[in-house]
This record gives sequence, structure tokens and C-alpha cells, in this order.
Amino acid sequence: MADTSTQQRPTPRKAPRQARSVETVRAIVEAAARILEQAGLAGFTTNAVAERAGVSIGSLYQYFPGKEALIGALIVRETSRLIADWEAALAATSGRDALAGLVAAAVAHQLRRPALARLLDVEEGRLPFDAETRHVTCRLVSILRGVLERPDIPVQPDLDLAAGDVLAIIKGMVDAAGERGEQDRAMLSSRVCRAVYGYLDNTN
Amino acid sequence: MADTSTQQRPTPRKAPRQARSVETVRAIVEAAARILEQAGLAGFTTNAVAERAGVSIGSLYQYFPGKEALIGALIVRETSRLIADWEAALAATSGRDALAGLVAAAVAHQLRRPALARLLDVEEGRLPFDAETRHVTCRLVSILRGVLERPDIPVQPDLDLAAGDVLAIIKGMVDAAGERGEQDRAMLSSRVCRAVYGYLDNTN
DNA sequence: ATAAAATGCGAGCAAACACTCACAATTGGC
DNA sequence: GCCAATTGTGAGTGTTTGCTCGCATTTTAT
Repeated sequence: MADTSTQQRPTPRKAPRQARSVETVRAIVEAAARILEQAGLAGFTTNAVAERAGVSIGSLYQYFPGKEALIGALIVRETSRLIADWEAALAATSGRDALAGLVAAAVAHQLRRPALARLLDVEEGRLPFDAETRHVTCRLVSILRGVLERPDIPVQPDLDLAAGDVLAIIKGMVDAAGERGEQDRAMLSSRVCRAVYGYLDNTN
Repeated sequence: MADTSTQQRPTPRKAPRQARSVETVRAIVEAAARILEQAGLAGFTTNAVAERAGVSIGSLYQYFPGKEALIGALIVRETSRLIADWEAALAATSGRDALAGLVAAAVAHQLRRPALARLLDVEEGRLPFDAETRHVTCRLVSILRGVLERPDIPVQPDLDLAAGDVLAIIKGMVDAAGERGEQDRAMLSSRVCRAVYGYLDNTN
């Protein structure tokens, strides 16, 4: 182990400059994802990740300041994909359709790699990640808030609270479904929509 | 570390027979709870728990076969409390009132020790606990399913699925609220109810 | 061709950790 | 008071793990 009270090592050790090292970094991140999926946090060791990636442990530490930075990189990678899908869903003309699009995209995202998605959701809650990691997370909430402001969605007294609640409903239901091994995206999507619409419509 | 692929040590080492040792066990479990709340899984070591409990590490291993058994004991302790509250809520005459009672109890439970509750929810998803731990978890779902069968609740095509979804909505929203540091139980309770009723009523 | 920069390597170190065991102290029954 | 059962102790062991550092290899620039 070593230095549990790790002070932030602010900058990644090095940025890859040649194509070769870009590929190395990619391999390391994907290896981290696979280890997390198959062995969970318990088997997630830097040596295991390096071995799985087919690079030496030294190379890993050239691009990542520590174990947790790997998780940060994974959160950025996965969340960025989801953000892209969400931004596409904004094209819908009505707010309700856009919201349904967000839910469908979230369901698809979480069901693609359920174990990984669930694990990253949990890890995201644990203390301070770097600026980029925090940024993508905020962007998600921001997109959702934008949809909740559309005219055909009932006015929410506290937008941030509503956005947080809706996100919690989506993640809660989809993570649980992923754990149960559900596969049917359409059905899961419609169930999540029922809960979300119920939350938004039933202002009291 | 040591023996990651730990085979089950089926029986707890010893059952406490004198009042003295009952108190020791209680202190250990409560120490485990406090460590998990304050330092998270990262700081959760058997040595730390023993020190916090004011007993020696040897005593800890006399009553618990390993680290994970401590978490199992905590899940049983906390879930048992919630079950007691839920059984009280069943007294309500209407199904909807009973359901509101379940939600209120879950909110109160989760807000009492938010960090602990959230952490245990997550750990509960990780592999095989002993029979007692699994039993209390099943009991929760069973109570919920009973309420969903009441006549004033719309008929659910798949009861187990509905119960799982409702539990996921409740835990998802309340865990997120706990993480945000929310305190107002009544408001949170009503928001959760909106989502749950929306899910149940809007059969399509 | 040659130098400089970038990348890759992996043995090994220091710390942390789960857990054991031989023994001491306390308790309850008689 | 005595014995056996129960309970408590904590230094120590064997392993794991995060991470460093000195050096080899490859690429780019000139």
C-alpha cells in the first residue's frame, strides 16, 4: 500500500506525445475497466491492470499518478459517451420526448456494461476527483436541468433538486436492473419513465 | 492481506455465552459502524475496528470469522431495525397509507446514519453472505410485496419486479439525498412517494 | 549517422494488512 | 477454595500492494 493520506498529485505524470503511448494509455484504461468488471474493487490492483494491459507497471505510473486516477479516467470516458447520447436526444421537439430519450440513452448505457457502470456510479460518490472528472458529472446534471425547463414539463419549484431526484431515480432503477441481469431495454425504459413522469407531474 | 479467495468459514468462531462477551460483540459491531461512517471502506481494517472497540484484535477474531462477517453483522443489525418499523407501518388500513408508511420509515432510517446506510446498501450487492444476512434482505422485499397486493393499489403484472423497482426508487432517491446532506424528512418522503405512486399508478 | 527526447521495463522496497497462537485473566459452579 | 470453561491479549507471521528508480529500447529531429 503506501501513503493512504495521499495528497493530490495534481498533474498526470506525463501526457502521451507519440501514437505509441496514446495506445498504451488506451490499453491501460480498458484493462482497468475489464478488471473492475470481472474482479470488482477487490481485485483492482495496479499490478493486475498493468499485466492485463500488457504493459509494465512502470509504464502505468508514467501516465497515471495512482490507482484512483484510473477510476477517474474511466468515469470521464464512460460519462463522455453518455453525454454525447444525451446531447443527441435534445433534438426532440417536445420536452417529454426529450426526457424519454434521456432515459432510453441512460438505460442503454447502463445495460451495455452493467457491472462497470454500477461500480463507477458508486465510486463517483467518493471524495475529490480532478477537475475534468467533476466537469463531466456536472454536465450531465446541466443537460437534464435544461430539459426540465421546457414548457411542456410541469414547473419545478427547485430545478436542481428535481434534476438530482430524476437522476437518482434513473440510476437507482437501472443499476438495480443491471444487477438482476435484465436485458429488455424497452421495458425497463418504460418503467423508469413511469416513475420519472409520476415524480414530475404529481406536484403537490 | 492474505487469502483473497477465502472459502467460507461457515460458523462464527464462537457464540458469546457470558454477559461480558455479549457486550464485547456489541462494541465491535458498533465500532465497525463508526469506522465505516468516518473512514469508509478504505479505512475499514480489522485492527482499526478492534482498537476503536477497545478490545484486542484476538478478541475480534474470536467472534467474527473475518472482515466481511462484520459487514454482514451490520447489515443484519440495521435491516432488522428497518423491518421492525416496516411491520409497524402495515397496521395502516389502506394500502396507499401503508406504502406511505414504508417510505417514511425508509427515509427516517436512511437519514439517521446516511453514510452507513448508503455504504451497506452497496456492500449488500457483493457476493455471498451467510443465511441470516440473506434472510433479512428477503424479508424486506416480502413485506413490500405484501403491500403491493392490497386492493387499493393497481394490480401489478409482475409483483416481484414491481417490488424490486419500488425498492430501487426508494433507495436510489434516499441514498442520493443522504449524500447531499438533506435533513427534511417530510419533504423527501413526499417526493419519493410521488415517484413511487407514479410508477404504480401509470400502468401502460 | 547521431544526439536528444520519449517511451518502456520490472526487480525490489517499505508499508499495510488479515489473521494466528501461545498464554494470561476472569468467571461460574461446586 | 478449586477447577474448568470462557474470555481477553497482542506480538508476530506471511502475504499483498502501491509505487520508485535506474536503465534499456524506440522514435524523432537534425
